[in-house]
Amino acid sequence: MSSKEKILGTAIVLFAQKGYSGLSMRQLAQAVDMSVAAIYHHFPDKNTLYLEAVRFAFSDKEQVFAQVWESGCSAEEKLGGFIRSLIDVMLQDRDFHRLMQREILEADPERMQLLAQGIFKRQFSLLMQLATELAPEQDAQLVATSIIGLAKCYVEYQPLLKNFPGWKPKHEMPEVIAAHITELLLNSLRAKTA
Amino acid sequence: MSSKEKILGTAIVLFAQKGYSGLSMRQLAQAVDMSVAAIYHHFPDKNTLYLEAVRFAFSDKEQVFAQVWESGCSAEEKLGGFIRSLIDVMLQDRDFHRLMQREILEADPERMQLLAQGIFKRQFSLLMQLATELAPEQDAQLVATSIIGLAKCYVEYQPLLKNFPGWKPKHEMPEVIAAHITELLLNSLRAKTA
DNA sequence: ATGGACCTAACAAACGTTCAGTAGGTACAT
DNA sequence: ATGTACCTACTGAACGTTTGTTAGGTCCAT
Repeated sequence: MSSKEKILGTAIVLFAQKGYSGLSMRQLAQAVDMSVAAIYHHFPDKNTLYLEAVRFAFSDKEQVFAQVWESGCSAEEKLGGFIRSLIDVMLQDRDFHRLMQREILEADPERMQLLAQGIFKRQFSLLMQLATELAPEQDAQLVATSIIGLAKCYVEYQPLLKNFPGWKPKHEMPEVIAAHITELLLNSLRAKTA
Repeated sequence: MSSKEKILGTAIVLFAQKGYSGLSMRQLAQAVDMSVAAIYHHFPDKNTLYLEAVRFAFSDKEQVFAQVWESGCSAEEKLGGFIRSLIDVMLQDRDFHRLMQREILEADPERMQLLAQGIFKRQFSLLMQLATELAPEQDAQLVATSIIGLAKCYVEYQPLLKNFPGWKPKHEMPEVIAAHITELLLNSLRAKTA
């Protein structure tokens, strides 16, 4: 692993934990056991480093979903597979999830465009295509957004849900969450097309 | 409006925009047109100020939903009303929404408990009750979470969705979003009980 | 004359960034 | 083979600015 990759990998974890302004270059330097100037040798400034870290975090997620799309399953099975993969990725790589959350929270228009066009567009298009297949008469973007929103909220609210009445340990199991969401969606989409 | 309330109100907006470490005491002082020391006269330190601001932001939201619950509508109409109110609150008071998002992102266990027990518990319980009424055989917490997650994601992803294919201006209209979510949920819940 | 509300000015620490310099390697002309 | 030139990767020390916080004093209503 090169120094640059080491810096980026550590930056992902620490930016996800502390946020952009919460992480100082000195803290990062200490974490990768280098001098501050060494980091500035690889990256022109903090902002560029952050952007590259975000891009780096996203770079290996693309192929996780490839096998779902390329499988010979039915549309309904593909939906189940996609939801399950999405939840698995977010639960396993929480730094990725938190970094993504932070990016969306910041909502900088320029970065939103970069995020949408450069990173998520392909997956979102495929999901919209699937939505059209399942429910041709509904608005594909609305349906696709609902799918992602449903999956994401369970990961996001997990620390909060523990404290509500009605909480059960199985609510943290990816297969239970995925099954609930998939059923909810298929029930609805089927009802509409029938 | 007292100085203390003025500080808190401004702090909500700026903490929501910039995050805890992104907002300095000097910036806040300038925004409320006071000296830094004046803020320290009212609050012992930055952390306490932040906590009080969060609490202050949540204090007036409780009653927005009261009229939904107290209306004589059917369960299905109540669901529609709740979803519409939720989206309206989040779209109108974006600072409240962003501050809430930040709190959940931070996911400090102690603060999560405070948030759940002290602020959201009542609304969540009423929503679970409604879920049970609509779909008795389903897990109420899962359904309630799906309802909130669905509503929230549309507000959250708005800056991102603009950049995706298939976006239409009407996707930002609260009544369109609310209608889509309500229909999605009712379709599904009805299909199950039928 | 007492006390709450507020000020200016300063503190040490931490901040992002830069700069001059060095160790180690490669390439090339002599 | 050897000196020179140039490269990347890195260091230590410093730049000026901003940070959270506080001490000491002023104003004004009670």
